[in-house]
Amino acid sequence: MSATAEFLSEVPNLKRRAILLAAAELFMEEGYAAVSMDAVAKAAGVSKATLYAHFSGKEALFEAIVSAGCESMRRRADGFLGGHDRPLRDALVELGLHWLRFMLRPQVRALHRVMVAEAARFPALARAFYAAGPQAMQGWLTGWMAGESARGHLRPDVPPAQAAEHFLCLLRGDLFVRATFGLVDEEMAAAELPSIAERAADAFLLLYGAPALAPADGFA
Amino acid sequence: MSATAEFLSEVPNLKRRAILLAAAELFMEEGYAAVSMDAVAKAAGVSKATLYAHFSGKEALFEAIVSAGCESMRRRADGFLGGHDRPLRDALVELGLHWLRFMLRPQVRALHRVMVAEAARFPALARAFYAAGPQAMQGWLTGWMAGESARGHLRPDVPPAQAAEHFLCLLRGDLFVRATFGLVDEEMAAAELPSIAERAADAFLLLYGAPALAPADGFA
DNA sequence: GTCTATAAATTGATAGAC
DNA sequence: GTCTATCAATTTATAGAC
Repeated sequence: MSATAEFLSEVPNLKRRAILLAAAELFMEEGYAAVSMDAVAKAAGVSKATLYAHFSGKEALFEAIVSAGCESMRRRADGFLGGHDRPLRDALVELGLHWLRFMLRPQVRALHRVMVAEAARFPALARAFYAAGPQAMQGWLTGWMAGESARGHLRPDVPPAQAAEHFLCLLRGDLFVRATFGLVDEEMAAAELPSIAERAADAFLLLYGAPALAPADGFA
Repeated sequence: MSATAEFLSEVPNLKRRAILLAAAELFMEEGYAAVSMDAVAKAAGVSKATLYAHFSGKEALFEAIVSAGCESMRRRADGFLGGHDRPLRDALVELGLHWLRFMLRPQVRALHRVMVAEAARFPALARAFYAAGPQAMQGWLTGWMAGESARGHLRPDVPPAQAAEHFLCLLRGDLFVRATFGLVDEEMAAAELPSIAERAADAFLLLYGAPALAPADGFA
């Protein structure tokens, strides 16, 4: 259950990092309102005075953690995209698998859940989270799709943004709905991921693949 | 911002209904942990003793509200499905529009958000919510798809469950991601919904429509 | 059932010593 | 910067009168 926030491992100051790590774990497990500053201090092994010496309050602490998570997401997402030198279906399946595995990590799901829960209390943070996560991914994928389109691998009349959006939502499917409710067993899901990625890629190619490259028929 | 929980309007007892309504509004706006029993009592216009006379504690109160929401979702979803007597594309667009409008209602989004946030604290409730909401919808749609398939309107080799899942996730698209982060302006989105439903229906038909019925080409 | 009043513990935040 | 000790306010929950 415990999702250690390794996206905070680069914080230089020792105590500050201990505080951020402890607070991140607590926030991701219990939610914002349920976590007390006492609990953070205790879990971090520091006094409350030290805690308040580093962060002006609970909100600032939360914002620091989520912001660090956002930066981590921005860096990570570059790795999803491969070049344009492979068969399109292979590239789609691998890209889809990478992305699914990332999105289903307990840490990512936990941060996602907390941010959904606190979107009303931290609207600016919610916007930043969406921009650094889903929007960034969709933006990069849109660029990648444009490249594929320019190479004649996609229908020329389809906007790359729509192709990117539809590929991502085909990947999410019902699995993500279950994941947001904590109903996905990580190990059980891992076995399903390849077939999900393949079905999404095949569906995508049928929708947006250039006629010559689309699979002949039935992919079920 | 205030999302009155009209799914509680059938509770007979006056004070009990007042408590449930006030608590639902508070929970949906502020989240579970941030709402105090004091605040519920005050908002409901009753004393705390009365509150505890009706509900054994905060958890029981929350469970009663979400359970009522689940029952409401179960009843409501029947209305989404039309018959099989219309052109498939028309039926899909109307079904999609109904469903999108329902899912984007502030009340539904608020309940969804709270349940996502509290899934770890109330695992049984999260399961019940998923079963009464997304799973029930997908189940009904699967049956409807099976009917369309039996009438020869869909590719015969496609499992109805996959067709239902993919149609729903094409409908969700990125709009739902934004909605869960509170980034969707309801009125602005309302204008986009028809075109989203139409694009989803066209994509769906291209994927799963019987070859004779699929649109000729480019639907972008 | 409903109320007022209150118990017992916890909350976010700070003072002052080192 | 870090600690112990503590503030005032709020938390869930209950006693006892009506």
